[in-house]
Amino acid sequence: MDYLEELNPEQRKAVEQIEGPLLVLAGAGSGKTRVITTRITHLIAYYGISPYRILAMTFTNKAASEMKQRVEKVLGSPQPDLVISTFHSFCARFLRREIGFLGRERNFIIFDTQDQTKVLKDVLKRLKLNAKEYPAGILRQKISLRKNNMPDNVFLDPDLEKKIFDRYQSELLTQNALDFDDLLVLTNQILENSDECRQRYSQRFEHIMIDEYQDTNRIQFQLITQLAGDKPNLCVVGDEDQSIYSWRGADIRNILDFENHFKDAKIIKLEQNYRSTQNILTYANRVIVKNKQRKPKKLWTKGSDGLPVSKRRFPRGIEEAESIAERIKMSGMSYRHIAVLYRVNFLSRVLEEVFRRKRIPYQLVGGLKFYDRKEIKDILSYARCIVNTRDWTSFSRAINIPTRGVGSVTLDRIRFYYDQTGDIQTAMEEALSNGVLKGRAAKGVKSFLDLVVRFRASSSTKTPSTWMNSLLNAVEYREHLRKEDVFTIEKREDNINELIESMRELEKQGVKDIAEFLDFTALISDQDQIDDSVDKVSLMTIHAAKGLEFDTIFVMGLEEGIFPNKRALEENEHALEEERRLFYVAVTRAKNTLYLSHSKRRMTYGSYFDNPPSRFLSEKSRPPINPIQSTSIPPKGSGQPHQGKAMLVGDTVVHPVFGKGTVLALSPKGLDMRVTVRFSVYGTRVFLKSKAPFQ
DNA sequence: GTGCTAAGCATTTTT
DNA sequence: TGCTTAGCAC
Repeated sequence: MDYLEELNPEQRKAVEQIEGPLLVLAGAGSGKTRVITTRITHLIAYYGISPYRILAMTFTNKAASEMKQRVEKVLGSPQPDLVISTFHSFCARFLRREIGFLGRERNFIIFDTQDQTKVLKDVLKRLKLNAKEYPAGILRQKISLRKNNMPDNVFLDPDLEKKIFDRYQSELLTQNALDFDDLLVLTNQILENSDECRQRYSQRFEHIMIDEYQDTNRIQFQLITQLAGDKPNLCVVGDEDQSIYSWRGADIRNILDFENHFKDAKIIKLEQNYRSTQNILTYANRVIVKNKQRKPKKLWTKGSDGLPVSKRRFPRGIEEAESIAERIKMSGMSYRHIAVLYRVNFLSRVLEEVFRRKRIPYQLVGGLKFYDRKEIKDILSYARCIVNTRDWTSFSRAINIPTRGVGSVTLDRIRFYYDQTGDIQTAMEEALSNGVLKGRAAKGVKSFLDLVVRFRASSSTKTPSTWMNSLLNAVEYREHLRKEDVFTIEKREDNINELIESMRELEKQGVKDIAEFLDFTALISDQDQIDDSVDKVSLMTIHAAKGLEFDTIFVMGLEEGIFPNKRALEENEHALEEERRLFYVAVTRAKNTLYLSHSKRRMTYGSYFDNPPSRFLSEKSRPPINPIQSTSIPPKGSGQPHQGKAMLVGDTVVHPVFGKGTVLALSPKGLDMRVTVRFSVYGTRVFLKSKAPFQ
């Protein structure tokens, strides 16, 4: 039981409290992952509970597989029966087995946002509604809110809204497709309505653990309740200060009402932080204390004060990005230990431009997903409509790639038969035998039909990767790419090879059929795509950084309108607190060094706009400045330049961005010193001595 | 049915 | 600024 020795008393309590409902309020960096993994280990190793009876839910597949690896490492053996999974993956697997309860077929396809949009546009067209007046994006949101029983403040004629919703839903049913929300909703429905099924699962999972509990929504809560059964051995771990997904239905009441809902619930607070320096924690505490909707909590550490938090202002986004790049280069740290965070995805563009120019290797987390790339989507749409011949959405994409002479008119004709049969294969057959298709179109449809028939037959006899590879050859997809675009061909071919490679990888992990692989491609998250093996700086939104930590964190674009985000603030009166929690999450990702920055002018839609600095930068008292900092040893791995040296008027200093300059004046400012420097190119500038990166 | 050009729209956050 | 879509010529 060596593994218990590594825990502090509170953590240990959480691990040893194995019966009944337990709420662990775990502050940022307080070792909650360790608590969950150790708890699982303890259940198996000490109490001899079968891994088959344990279920743990996490937020990303990456977190799930890391947890599993940790457990396996401590136990010293692989644990194939232990289920650690995301909610969505768990539900997908559940439904692959149990969807028969709803009278539906098991070979359903999971529709992502793009597919949903396509279905909605089709629905609008058939209801003869103008797509401009009813933007698919907003409708998608409304549908999601509806499925989650959430309030909706966008007004639409209720009858019309219901009509659109019903059409959308029946279209998904016809196509045998589920959207992300359906995965949770239908799983919940089955558990609720089938006593037999619910008992089977709640009896199996004697011990349930939920990570990032503050970001679970109402449906997830119901799901947990059903699975936990009458005598819940349920351990949830979360931090209301890090709740950043209320717009997606995350319901803070799940945490706040836990004690009321589960009688005799125990509560354990973890406040000791193992991640960040005291300066960073002090800053974080001062940020979050402004929020009213929270339980009092204060992070502390036994570690050193570390460096003060740096705040900097730049004329434009370019200078901001260049300064970040210079600091990264100067620090001499491994790139993999550094991340740049921002509120909105479009801010990554400046960074990418500058990093590429300065030859700083980076990986963009989020944005366009690997499986969302055009060439990958093309191939997957083939596979999808072959696996599930009711998938019209994928069929209508696949049939004319490469061009087979099938355009919108031909597609409409096939759709006529699809509406009667609900199956693309029979629809094609009937369209052909009834002679409504002629010439090139008929030939094209015939060849596609043959392809579907042939590959349906071989889908069960070949491994997914070999099946996919021969599919690629059969449609001559690589040749098609070569014709389409000479400039991007290399990258696209690489991506296709990577797709096959990722299938082989999953086969090794036990994925044996294509449907399962397709689930994987739909449910992959941004974080899942982070490659830890390469030495690159990570660029991502703060949402994507949830649960991660880095030695050095840059938070950029701290400007009113961007962060806090204008659109978010328009939503409701609680939005500002959520933005502040988001800022808190950003700050607490940093282990050693934290840089905050904003720019006066920001390029948006191709032209410049002026934004005042974010209120988050000024609404708290001064950042902590440690008076004895010049003699304290900087934490390992941080690359902060020397700051304690005496500086005199007339000295020459070198600034990473502005270059060589001469010190014109020095004046005290609080505990710090104001330094005026004249640069040959950039003119005269004023710095705070403790924060200026002079060499 | 395909392919080109110009206009117009986009930026909250994601499984 | 950069991407998608509508409209038009072939």
